[in-house]
Amino acid sequence: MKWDALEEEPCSLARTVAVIGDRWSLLVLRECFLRTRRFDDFQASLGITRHLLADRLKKLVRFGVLRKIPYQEAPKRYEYILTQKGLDLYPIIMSIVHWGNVHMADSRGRPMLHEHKNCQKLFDPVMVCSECGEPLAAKAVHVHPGPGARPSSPVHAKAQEQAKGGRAGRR
Amino acid sequence: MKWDALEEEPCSLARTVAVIGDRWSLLVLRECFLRTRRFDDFQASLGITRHLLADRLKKLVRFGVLRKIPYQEAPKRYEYILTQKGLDLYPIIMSIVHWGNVHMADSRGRPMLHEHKNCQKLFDPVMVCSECGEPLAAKAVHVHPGPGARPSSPVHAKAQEQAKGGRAGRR
DNA sequence: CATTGACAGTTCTATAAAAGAACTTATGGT
DNA sequence: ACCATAAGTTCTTTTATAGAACTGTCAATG
Repeated sequence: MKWDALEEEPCSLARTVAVIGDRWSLLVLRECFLRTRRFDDFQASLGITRHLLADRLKKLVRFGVLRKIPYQEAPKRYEYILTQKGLDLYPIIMSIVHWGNVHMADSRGRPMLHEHKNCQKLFDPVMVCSECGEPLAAKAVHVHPGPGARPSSPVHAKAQEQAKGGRAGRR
Repeated sequence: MKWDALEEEPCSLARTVAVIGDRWSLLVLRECFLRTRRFDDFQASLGITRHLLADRLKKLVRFGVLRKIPYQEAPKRYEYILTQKGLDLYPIIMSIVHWGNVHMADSRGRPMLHEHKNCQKLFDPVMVCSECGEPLAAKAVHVHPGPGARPSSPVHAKAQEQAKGGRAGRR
């Protein structure tokens, strides 16, 4: 499967993975949220090759997650800053960090702590239901096809056509 | 940077990316949350090559996100099911799906809708502060080094050593 | 009893992506 | 003139992925 094919999938997860689902994009975005804005600063703090960094920044700009803002003429230089679309990735970043805190921390404890300016306490992110405010668990959620669904498969209809038999009604 | 190096980083995001930060792992996990459990079912619904699927499942088992449960002897066959560690990835999955719903949906609308069994309403996931319950925004969060932090760099100390100058106090 | 099919992989080869290092371009300072 | 800064680009080598075919084990079928 090509990256481009992922964008076309009738699945919001696949489409988002097309944007952030590679080794580096999420790390680049973490740096963005830590106020890194310039090419060499990304490069130095991530250790990413310059080639790939250029490529990833271009991709994130193309998807409207980052914007290039000129900060000097002659020679023209840009800073990469998060758009609103990019800022909206914050829950993804935070939930990833939180999972790592809980399940991947070593004996020394968490690498970082987060303080909520509103209440001035150290906190963890919690995912709740927009309607009733209760914390969400996988088992309490029921999935329905929406208007953008594809009849047969949520992901890879071509693969299901090819799969002999097709096991209808599996979900 | 090798995948193994990512696991060792003093950063919860990098460590989590070592587990789920590739093209396929998140899609495999989506299938897990949609109750897919068997090799050929993953293969058919994702269109992933069998080679890579075997590799990704092995990796997810190694990290304790999935468990192999035998469902028949002779020939020995296993189902892949989520462990608690795997179930805890749900907020990540949901926040990714939600971002895709908001920012990557085409004109036809969302591919999927989510119903909360507790309140029986269609909902969106919202990330809130564990302490005060308010929705979280990037700008309202302050980051502190935690006990597991590395003095100089949160990510790639080697890269910063190499970066002549080192730009102390950048964050 | 030979055949077909299900299932869970493994083994190939060809192509694409990433790592690693050096090079380019434009400019400003010493 | 020489060095530094910044933001890339251009190489070569190594690694990962795509795509297809193959293997092994059993169960059901003709």
